[in-house]
Amino acid sequence: MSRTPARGGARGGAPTRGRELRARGQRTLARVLDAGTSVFADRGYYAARVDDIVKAADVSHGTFYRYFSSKQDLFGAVAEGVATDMVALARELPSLDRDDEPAFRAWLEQFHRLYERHGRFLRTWTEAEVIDSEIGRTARDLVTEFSRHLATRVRAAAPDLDAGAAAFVLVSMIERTSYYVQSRQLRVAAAETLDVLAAVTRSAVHGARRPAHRDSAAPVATAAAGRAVLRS
Amino acid sequence: MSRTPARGGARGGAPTRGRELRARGQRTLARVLDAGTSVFADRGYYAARVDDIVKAADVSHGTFYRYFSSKQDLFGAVAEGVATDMVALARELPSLDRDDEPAFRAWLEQFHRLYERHGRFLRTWTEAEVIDSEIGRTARDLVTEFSRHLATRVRAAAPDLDAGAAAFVLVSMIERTSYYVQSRQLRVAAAETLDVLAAVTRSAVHGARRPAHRDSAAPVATAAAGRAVLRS
Amino acid sequence: MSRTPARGGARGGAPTRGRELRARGQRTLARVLDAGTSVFADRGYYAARVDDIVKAADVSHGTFYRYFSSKQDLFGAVAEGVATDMVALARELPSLDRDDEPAFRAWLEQFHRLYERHGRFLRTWTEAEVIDSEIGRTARDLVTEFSRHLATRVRAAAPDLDAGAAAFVLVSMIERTSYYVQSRQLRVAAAETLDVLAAVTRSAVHGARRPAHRDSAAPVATAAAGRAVLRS
Amino acid sequence: MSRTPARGGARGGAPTRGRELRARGQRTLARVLDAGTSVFADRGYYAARVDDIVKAADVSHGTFYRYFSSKQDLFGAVAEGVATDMVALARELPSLDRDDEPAFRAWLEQFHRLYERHGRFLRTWTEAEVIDSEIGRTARDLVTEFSRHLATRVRAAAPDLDAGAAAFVLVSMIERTSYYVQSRQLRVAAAETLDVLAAVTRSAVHGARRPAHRDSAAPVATAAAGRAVLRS
DNA sequence: GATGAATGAGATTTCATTCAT
DNA sequence: TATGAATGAAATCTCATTCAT
Repeated sequence: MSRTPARGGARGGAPTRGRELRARGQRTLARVLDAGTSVFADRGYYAARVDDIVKAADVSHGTFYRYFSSKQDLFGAVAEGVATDMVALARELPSLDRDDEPAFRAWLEQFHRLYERHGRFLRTWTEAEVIDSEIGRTARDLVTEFSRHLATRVRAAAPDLDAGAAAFVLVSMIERTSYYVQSRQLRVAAAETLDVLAAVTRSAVHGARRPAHRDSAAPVATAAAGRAVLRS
Repeated sequence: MSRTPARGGARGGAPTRGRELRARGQRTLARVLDAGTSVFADRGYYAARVDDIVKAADVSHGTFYRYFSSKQDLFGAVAEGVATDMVALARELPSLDRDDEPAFRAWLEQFHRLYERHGRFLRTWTEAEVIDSEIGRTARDLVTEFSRHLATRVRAAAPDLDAGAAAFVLVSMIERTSYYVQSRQLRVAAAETLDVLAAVTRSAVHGARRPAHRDSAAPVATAAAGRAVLRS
Repeated sequence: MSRTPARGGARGGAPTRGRELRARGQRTLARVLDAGTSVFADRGYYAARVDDIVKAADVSHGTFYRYFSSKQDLFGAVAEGVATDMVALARELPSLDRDDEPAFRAWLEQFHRLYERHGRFLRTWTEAEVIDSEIGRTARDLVTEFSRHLATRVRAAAPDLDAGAAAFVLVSMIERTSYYVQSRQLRVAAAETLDVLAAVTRSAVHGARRPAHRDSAAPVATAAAGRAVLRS
Repeated sequence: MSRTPARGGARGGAPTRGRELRARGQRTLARVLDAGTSVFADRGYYAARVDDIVKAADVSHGTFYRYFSSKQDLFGAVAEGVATDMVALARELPSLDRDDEPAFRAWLEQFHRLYERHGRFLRTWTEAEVIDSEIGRTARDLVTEFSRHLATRVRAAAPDLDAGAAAFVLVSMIERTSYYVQSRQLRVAAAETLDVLAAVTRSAVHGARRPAHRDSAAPVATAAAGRAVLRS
């Protein structure tokens, strides 16, 4: 997420919405936003105390409420920023054609990197759903957005698949794997995991890779190559 | 979920520990546990009020604390039950050999059904991590457990794969997909989703594998069969 | 106001509404209600601190909110009680016939006494209007209620007067005089003030009083003249 | 209302005291005073936010405190202006002689008009008493002032009445009726109400009105009877 | 074994006022 | 002269837990 003061233009909580902020105000707003991002990520929505946030931002309680109308409002602002970043990435999803595999692999890496930044915050998203259905919807929309983009690519690369279901399943896989890696639940090196994700995606989309014109010996070689990425 | 009278668990000073419960007590305990399960699932850990739980169980606050030393204690008890159920399922994971595909497909269905019961509660698990690292560990252990069991099967079915990473990625996929289906984020019918999960798992494990003795025409057919399940 | 525990049956704040209170709860409720009445009377709505009230009632903050959902809720409950008492008195307003003058005088005294009890609270009513229009309406309705009852009596005693306007003006007089007396803004003895109120009311309604033994012609003319200005 | 530049008042350290204000400063001061008048009237003392006032005046918080040392200071300044206006009116109270009835009626109308301007502010006066006894005294003094003036007139017109009590009761009536009319609690037309007020006042002071051509015996007796009840 | 009343620490939020530019 | 940012004490309200019956 670009956390520059001018991130969403006038964005910030209700109290500042519509007002023009001077340089000092912009800096303060950014500090509060940053503090919120990190405190929410560490503790989750409920366990995060406004007190923790203002201490992290080194501002007073009064200042906090000058920029955000409530703790929930701040959460929404942070979430919006995260969502923006994620959606931007979803749009950059490359084609799934065989020839573009390196591009897809690179994209996975970007995804991973983004997850390293936002993963801990994303984890808290479900908590906030309870109190604000709009925030919940945003989260849901994110998954849908990724699935939609991926489905388009699947459809182009393998027209006879159920693109919707396949895309959805693959997004689940990619997202959750990144989540586990980020939260240290997986000890496997990230690079390897990305290889596996790419390989599984490829085999799901292209099935048994066999150049149609190849002779029967080739398949074995191909399969070996395909398996290679899954090797330890 | 095993709702043994002497659940006790590992958490601090469960009031019922050591006591023998008569029939009436058992019924009350069960009511509180059930209420907790459903309230936690609906609202999450923090948003769940002890008041909500006692109302749902139709007992008094005093009674609640006769059976559980704290809200956290109850959460732990519920979580333990869920974990027990999940681990039991993990143990029943069938082989991934081609011939056992129907068995795996059936297992996926069981997984799905279990998720329908516990999915909403599982979602709340991450919240509680913050306050009790033991609960967090239990959650993490669950994933590890599934991965471990799946890795064993992968290793048996495709010895040359990086079984650890592959299993982990597949578990992520299966789990998260079930989660999304359960939380209505996916409109696709469950049966289809299971077919896709089975297909992706198969192609990931077996790749474009070709029995050496097959003639060259077969691969195409195989690939077609593989894709068939992904078709809309 | 009858501040017995059973005052409004289940009345008390929202939290207790509908619940059955045991003896102890009833006593506590009454204590909070009493404390609220006196603290509001002393300080007004805004300057009254919940802290003042709980100290006066010798209960904890938690207990306060067990019986009333908010400070405003308590205010409403007190106001309701006061309104009930006042309306009851309005209903007992005697006839304004000459022969019932002593009864009216006695009623004024009752009014005065009621004002001694509730006057200081009534003063605070306007403050609360700002935040709760319903409370404001209740206050307004009180004046209307008194006017309505008095108008009925005026109409019976002097059919050709504009009963509505006359009643309204007289209620204003009686109410505000009592208010000032209660708030020590008047040093005049209460008894005297009541005499004056009774006299002004009488002359307003009956015009010039003429001893019975007078000739019959004059009185009629006099009364007619007196009433003329009050006609609608 | 007298809005002198050097209003200062009696309250603590008015920032403008001693300073000479230029044209611009005068305009700003006037804007703040006007804003305060209307915001206090709308919301009352406590519910009025300094923020509301500065927004209404279109000045900054800093500017507000350049002219008034506190919210209370501004309230005092507004109150002072209102009091000045009211006292001026009290001084113009005409005689209550029969022949001056039209003058009295006209005065009532002026009173009414003044109330239309200040009534909503006067309502808030009682709130502020709590925090500043001086403000409370000013309010009380106003009533006293009116009573004093009216008592003088009563004494002149009907020497044998208890002028003090009578005047007080009549002031209560006039004031409160205007208040209710102003606050729309009375649906009666203003003109009619003024007629009734004049009539009640007249009959209270003069008792039965008797055409001048009547014989001299009766009036005295009648008046005596009427006045009897008003005697101290 | 069970109940409902009571507790109080602690959380969020408000808002008059001051400060720096 | 004016501005808008910042302050922080204090207010209201919450809710897991304990107590008395």
